[in-house]
Amino acid sequence: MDIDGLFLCPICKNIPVNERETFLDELMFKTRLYKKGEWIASQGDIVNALYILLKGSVKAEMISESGTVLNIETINAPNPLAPAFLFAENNRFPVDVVALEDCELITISKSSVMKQLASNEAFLQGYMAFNSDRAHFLSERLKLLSTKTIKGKLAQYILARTNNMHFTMDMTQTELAEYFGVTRPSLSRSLLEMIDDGVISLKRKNGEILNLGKLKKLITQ
Amino acid sequence: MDIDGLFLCPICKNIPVNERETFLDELMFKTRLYKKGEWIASQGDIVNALYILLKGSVKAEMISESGTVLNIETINAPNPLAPAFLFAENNRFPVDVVALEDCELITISKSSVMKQLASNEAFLQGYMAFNSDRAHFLSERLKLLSTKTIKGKLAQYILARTNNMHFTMDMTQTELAEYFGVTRPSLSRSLLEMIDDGVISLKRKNGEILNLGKLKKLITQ
DNA sequence: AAAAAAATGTAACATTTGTTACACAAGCCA
DNA sequence: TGGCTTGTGTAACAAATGTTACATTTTTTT
Repeated sequence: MDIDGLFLCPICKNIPVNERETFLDELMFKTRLYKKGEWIASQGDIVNALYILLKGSVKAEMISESGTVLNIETINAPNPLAPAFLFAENNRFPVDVVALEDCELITISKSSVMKQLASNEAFLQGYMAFNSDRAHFLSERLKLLSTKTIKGKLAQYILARTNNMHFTMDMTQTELAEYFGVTRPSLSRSLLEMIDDGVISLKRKNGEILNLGKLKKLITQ
Repeated sequence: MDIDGLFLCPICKNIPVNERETFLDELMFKTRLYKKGEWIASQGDIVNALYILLKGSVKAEMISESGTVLNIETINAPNPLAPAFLFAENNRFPVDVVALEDCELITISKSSVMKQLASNEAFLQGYMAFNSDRAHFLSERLKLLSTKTIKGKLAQYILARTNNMHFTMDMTQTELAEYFGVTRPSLSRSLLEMIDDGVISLKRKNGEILNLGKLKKLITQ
């Protein structure tokens, strides 16, 4: 088990090298392995420790009985899982967490986390920044989902990936449809209409914005 | 200006009474008044201080040029505004903040917040818990918005307010429509269809669940 | 290179939601 | 009480998206 990987995690990476041994000595933690496909946590599970993924990748999703899956995000090692929920009034996982490949996980008890937050400034700063970025991510996701039309979502997605009127699609249409929470044929139709309307052009994964004004208008409907 | 109101704010309320004078002495802060309707912050503004609302109430919303408003939430005093974004990599307000009535606001510099987090355990605990609850709120909101049908959203809304098969509508249909990000006539139609289908009954604000199975099915479509 | 798998394009039709406009009811205020 | 404002019900029609099924292209595997 490669504990040193812990210091590659965003929360811990700014802890000075000379403090790391002391940090580890004082830490109350356990490690565990998960096989690909295994469920690490279920929606509703109580969070009573800080979970940090040392190796592998997991998928956070909300799944419905009818089979509709909303893929919230994929988390790769080394990263913490839901660190914000450790301190919440209602401290339960908001999503299901499933191992996408074989994983190594470290769990640190809440009291141990509290102690380190108070005594180690780099850890505190790292923890706060991570939670902040997480809230930011959720807020962006909210913005995307609250954009009602598929073309609006596409416009936001494209603009967030544009440099100098050029953008690259970093997901397949199938993945994108799941990310947006819409069906794949509907996404395909909307995308092609945007190309037909001369708003963008697209060759494989590489696109150009042809009419920025029209594209921006799509966001606000 | 009623600085003592600060200790009613969730972040600060657990600071022991005997520590409060010292806490205030060490704090770098400013206060300011806002008139009803005045904009306190705009989407994109840089957050370089902790904002705590001492008096009044504000509205956080995303607004589009076409006039569609998605009401994210209403914040009443005494509460902090977007405390998570103070430490974010991209430390900008994700929403517009508008005063709903005359407001009193206190701003505490980031460095001062850092110092107190490290030295005052009650403040640290309060700050973490607040951010956690906030992330939880966002997650719940995400869940609601990712539910595609209006009936599904209504089902979630109702189930979250149900005790012993009875629930109370705590918003008007007009408010609820804005909260869901749908139009008012569509919401009305969906609600009436649920009543016609014998899923729920509703007299004024008071409702009964008549068919729990059907109601739950609406969430997963 | 051939075969298999995954991704994408497409079409007809169903369903849901939005749009607009108006009537009526309920609550509030003078 | 009467008038005003706000909230709700309703309807006809438009627009967007979902559903289903299949063809075609692209990518991956063998």
